[in-house]
Amino acid sequence: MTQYFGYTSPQNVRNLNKHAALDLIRFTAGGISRVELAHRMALSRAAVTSIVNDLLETEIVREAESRSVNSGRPPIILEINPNNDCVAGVDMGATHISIVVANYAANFILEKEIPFNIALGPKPCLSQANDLLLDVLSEASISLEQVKAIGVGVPGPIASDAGMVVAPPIMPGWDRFPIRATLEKMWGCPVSLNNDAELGALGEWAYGAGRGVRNLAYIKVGTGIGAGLLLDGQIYHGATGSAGEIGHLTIDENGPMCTCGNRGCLEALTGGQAIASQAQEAVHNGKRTILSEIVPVERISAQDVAGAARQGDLISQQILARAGSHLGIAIAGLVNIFNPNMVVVGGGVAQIGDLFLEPVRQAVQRRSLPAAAHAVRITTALLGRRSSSMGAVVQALTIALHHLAEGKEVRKVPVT
Amino acid sequence: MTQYFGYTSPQNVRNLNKHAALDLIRFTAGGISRVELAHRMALSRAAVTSIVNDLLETEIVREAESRSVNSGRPPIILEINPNNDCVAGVDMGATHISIVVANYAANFILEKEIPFNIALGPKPCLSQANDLLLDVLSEASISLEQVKAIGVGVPGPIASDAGMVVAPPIMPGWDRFPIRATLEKMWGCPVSLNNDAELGALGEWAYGAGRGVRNLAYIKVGTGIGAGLLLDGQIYHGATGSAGEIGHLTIDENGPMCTCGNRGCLEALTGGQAIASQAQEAVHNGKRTILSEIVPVERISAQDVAGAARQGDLISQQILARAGSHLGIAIAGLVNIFNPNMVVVGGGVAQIGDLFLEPVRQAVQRRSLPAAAHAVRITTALLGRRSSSMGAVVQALTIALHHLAEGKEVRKVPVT
DNA sequence: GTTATATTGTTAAACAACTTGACAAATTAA
DNA sequence: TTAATTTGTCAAGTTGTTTAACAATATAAC
Repeated sequence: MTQYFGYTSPQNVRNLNKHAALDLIRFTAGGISRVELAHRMALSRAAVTSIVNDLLETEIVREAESRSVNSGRPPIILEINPNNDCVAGVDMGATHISIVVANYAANFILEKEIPFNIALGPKPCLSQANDLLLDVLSEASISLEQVKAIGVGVPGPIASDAGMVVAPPIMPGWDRFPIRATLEKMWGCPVSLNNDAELGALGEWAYGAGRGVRNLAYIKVGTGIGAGLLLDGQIYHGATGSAGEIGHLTIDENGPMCTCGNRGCLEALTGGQAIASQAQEAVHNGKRTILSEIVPVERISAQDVAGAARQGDLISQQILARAGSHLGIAIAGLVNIFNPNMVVVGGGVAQIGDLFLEPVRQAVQRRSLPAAAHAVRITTALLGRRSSSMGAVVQALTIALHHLAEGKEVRKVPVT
Repeated sequence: MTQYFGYTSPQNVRNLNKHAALDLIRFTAGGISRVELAHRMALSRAAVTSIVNDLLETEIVREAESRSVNSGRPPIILEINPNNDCVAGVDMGATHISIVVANYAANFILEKEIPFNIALGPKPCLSQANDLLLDVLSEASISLEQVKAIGVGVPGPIASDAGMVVAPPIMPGWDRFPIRATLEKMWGCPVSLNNDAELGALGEWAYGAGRGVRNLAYIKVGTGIGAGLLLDGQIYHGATGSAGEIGHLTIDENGPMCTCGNRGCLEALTGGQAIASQAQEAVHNGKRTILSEIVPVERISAQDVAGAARQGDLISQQILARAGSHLGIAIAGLVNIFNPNMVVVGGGVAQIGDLFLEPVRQAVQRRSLPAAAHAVRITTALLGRRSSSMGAVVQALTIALHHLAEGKEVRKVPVT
């Protein structure tokens, strides 16, 4: 409400307004007219006309066909002009890397995902990322020069200004490695480095389950568990970029040991590894489950448990329900602290759907303040595995479009 | 970083900049010069001169004596002009109400605190608040007309726009009662209604332990336990005003029953009531403690435990250490989720100091992500019992000063 | 079909608030 | 004294808005 220390220099006013108009055009489903822009931006129609003319002249925006209304002159719908250039979103996970290429209108061009091991350290990983990008581009017959900006997500806390991860729990060898600088040199275009869960939140907010939601939390359940927070429509990083690290919340003081040295962390109860271990133990104890068909027992993975649960395997369903209930306790804490409008659960395990989500919802209903519990909707990610990479696309587009809008060249370095 | 949908209308630019300048003058300890303002606001010196001239003309700001520097013309220090008008901050707690009256420079004029029972409901409570205010004012020889704005804090989630509490856990009878409207009619001046923990955060940020800290959490430990969050220098309310409600975080699934129906909530382990009960039980079990001098046993309060601990009573120290350790688990969760620069612990129990704070720090060090734990400082409130009421003063001053800066009359209704 | 009505989008003049660059003011150091 | 340095002011120029009138384009009514 009261914002201390906000200020504006009039030089920037036009750029700020251009960005605002551009973002409203980008993120309003079905486009938006000048009058609606004027309304949403609290500016006069004349001012919007002038701003839009700038955007039309530089061909960032184009006019679509008019939409007919009840009476009066039909509004001209504005939309992003998808020219031949494009951007890319890279999501580096613990075990997979995926790349999405999209045009300026955020229309999906091509996607590719391959196995990956982030523990190999920055040099081999970044070189693998480069190979995959070149691979995708060649398949889509796009040259690297046409890619004007690239968003990158990694599973660690980011020092945004520095473009590196600092003290990451699960990225051995990456601490303070200059990721952004390396990639910008490699690809010759601006790179935005972000936390993968934050990108997931952004992706779901822009094109997924949480379109336009003010306060959104995205929970990424995979090998690790992390949350991305969108507060008042902005990514919230925290003091050192490690906001939303819910994986090591204490859920049960007397629970199983966690890799971090404490007992009963969320990750030790609900993480992919924990689910797999619980299943292996169940088989070992001779419980009746179709998982016992998998040999050796050590190969049973969280995916297998999810698959078995979907086929009606009771033991698997029980394991997932308990995991969901533990996750629910953590989310209940998040809801009490952060009071979001929506929690989007993404990542591998979340694909299972209500079987996993229902215990989460129950725990939140029970353990959160009624007002907060009532206000929050809990859903699965609409973009599925693509939440984070689409978030990376959003960031890349933000760079590319806003540079264009300010009349700057986007690409800094020509690729040799 | 990327702020979507931000926009500026040039009409407001001047007012925005006036507010920004005013806030920098208000909250910079020791005042600030025009050049420094220009630097912090990213404006030219000429623009700042013009803005400051406006503020000088309306007598909101005045020039203090120059500060001598190494070489060059010494800067003229600007400060808020404390004229004869004033504002008030009201903190309604569960068991006490306190009122602070301050001039425009936020200089303390008078304070008063009396017992209070918020459970009596809005009408008697607000009338009692009125009595106390008139009492304080008459003692300071100030007329109600001289009070230009009043900030009010209550221990419940606030719907800011509506000026009421919604579904409060500990304010029976207050749900959706039009608090702000009632008070504005009663006092004839603008009233700002806020959550008490949020005000505590604001107070400590403005004049206390957390001056200028970007991401600050204030923990109020009293009858209930609540947190106020200041993110990027702004109060964070959440979707329904119930952000920071950490009192019912689950700390121990198998812990003691809580009034909310769940087990092992923070409040059931660390709240004033919980501390008192544990002490009573210790005495009942015949433990050696000076608390046993208090009869009947049921009269032992958290304050007594704190007093005994300070006098070296071992049992009391143990009880408080355990409470601190449980609070530490909750704060560790908060630190993992919000990654603040500072956590300020306030409220009655916190006055004990390190005896209580050290276990908190230890728990946070153990249970938070190293990067986050390293970034956060944990301290007691510098303003002591006055954190919230000074936060209320900040809000009142924001209203009064900003109205003045915009050339509006502050008082809306003349008092009959 | 024409006319009335409603709404969107554009244009030109007026206005507000900034920047730039030159200059005045006030101090310390040489 | 003079030079150097920094703060603060002034006038001209620039930018980006608002206002208010007007043009454009549809539906609905007659």
